Amino acid sequence: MSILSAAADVLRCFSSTRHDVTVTDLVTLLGMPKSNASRLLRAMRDEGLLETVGDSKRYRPAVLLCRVGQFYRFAASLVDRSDAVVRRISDAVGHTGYISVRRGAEVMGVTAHSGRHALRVVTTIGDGLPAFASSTGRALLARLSDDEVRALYPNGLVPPSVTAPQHIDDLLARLALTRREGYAESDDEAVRGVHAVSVAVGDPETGDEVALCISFPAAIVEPAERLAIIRSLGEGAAEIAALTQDKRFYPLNLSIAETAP
Amino acid sequence: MSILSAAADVLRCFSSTRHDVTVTDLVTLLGMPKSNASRLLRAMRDEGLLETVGDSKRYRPAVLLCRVGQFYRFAASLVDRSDAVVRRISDAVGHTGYISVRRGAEVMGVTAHSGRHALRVVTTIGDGLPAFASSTGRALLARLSDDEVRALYPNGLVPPSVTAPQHIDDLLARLALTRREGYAESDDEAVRGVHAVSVAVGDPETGDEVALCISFPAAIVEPAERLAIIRSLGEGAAEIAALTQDKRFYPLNLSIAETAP
DNA sequence: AACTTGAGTTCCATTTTTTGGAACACTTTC
DNA sequence: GAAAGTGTTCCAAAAAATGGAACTCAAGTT
Repeated sequence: MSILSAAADVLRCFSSTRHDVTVTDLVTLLGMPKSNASRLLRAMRDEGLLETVGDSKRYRPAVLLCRVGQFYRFAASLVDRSDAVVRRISDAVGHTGYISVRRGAEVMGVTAHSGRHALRVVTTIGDGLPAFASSTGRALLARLSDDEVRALYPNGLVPPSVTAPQHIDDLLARLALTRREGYAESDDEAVRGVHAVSVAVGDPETGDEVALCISFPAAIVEPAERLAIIRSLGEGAAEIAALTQDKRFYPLNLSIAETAP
Repeated sequence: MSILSAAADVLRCFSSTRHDVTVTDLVTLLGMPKSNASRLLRAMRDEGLLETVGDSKRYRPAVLLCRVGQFYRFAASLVDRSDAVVRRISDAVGHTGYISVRRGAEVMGVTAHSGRHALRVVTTIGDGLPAFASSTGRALLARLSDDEVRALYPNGLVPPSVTAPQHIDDLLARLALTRREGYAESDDEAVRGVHAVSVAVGDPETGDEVALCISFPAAIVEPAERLAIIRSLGEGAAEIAALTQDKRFYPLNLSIAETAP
């Protein structure tokens, strides 16, 4: 096994709750021998992948990674464009907005803009979430065919809450609705009291796909505001879809019932 | 030489003008054999460090790096706090703001907020700049002793423009001024027509130091606005310095001449 | 249709790293 | 000052990386 995979494992140890690691952390988290952990961290520091915090024994990601991470957004210019849209909406409505990408059956936040309200949703960037049980995930899954979705879940679903889809068929029904209406919605699924609406858009040129999401406390948002948010998201995404000539984009199609409050 | 250093070299190939690389790019940029380049890129992709663009032969940084890069900002919470201050000021005045860190004799941007004005400064994040010839760099260098600064430049300066410090003594004089006034300023140094003001702040806990900078076209900013920007930066940084108990912080000390327009 | 060029991949024996157990050092804590 | 916790160094065995050359594949070009 190459040292590269060990290094990648180290990077995966970082999370929203673990901003730096020590030799012992690696031993417990990855089960590697102390000697390897010690040398690996030092090597990664020497190569500029990690840096030590002050002159302690704690290691954290180095500027190089911060820098390269930024380039990801530009390389995937879809991310950058979508981020601009979400940020604009987030600023306008004061609720938290973020964009996510799907990797297999997981979705993870790539950028986030915190809301201004006293009661706001705080997203943890970089931590993976089950795609089927989040609005961002379903917005992205809706771009796949039913067969492709089934193939993603050979062993069925393990729903994290009662409001999440409970079976594959349940999920497929919700994806069908998402395609019809052009947006996905979640309520109380991953986090209690949190409501989220998402739309997805892709770039056929690069094969990238992202979900744009606005997330807010269910309690403080009126039906009219919710609709306005959905509309902003849909319009922003539609512009991007036009730009990238995304053929699989599902445009907003608010049903009569919803548009007349 | 470890494969890790080769991998780090690959990451260093990315820049604001190169968002993805190919096997041949590595051959020319790093002078490595084609076979190695091919295997290295594949290995890095398999480990989740890179991803291919669509299904082409182009490789770009993967989400993992984007994710870990974000954590850098939180690990170095000084960066995050300073970024919030700069963003607030940037939003308020409409000019580009960014925060930078120093690594040896170079400074590089870590986060940036683009201005709103038609004529705005566009910063390239992640590309290194000579510290002595930029306001961010001098704000950071001012935190060192004269001896430490001299040690950074054993072979003297290579000024990139006539407005940059031309000799070590020239630089030290400007650093002395920076310490006295609490901010650094550059005009026409790295980029023609661009003016920048910076203040630096550190966190003794972690040893981190960052520069907060607002950058604008010299032509369109009145003396009063410039002063207001300097004041905002100084105050924002002072709050952070108080929080981190930064002993080396140089508070704002606008001379009489400047405060009375 | 055959030829050339450019880009990327695979093969293989040789060289170089990596591995992990154990001994060693250094700090805290009791 | 012993004990526990944490990180570093050493070593021979095991595994991975190296680079030259042969190979594949796709686009042009004659």
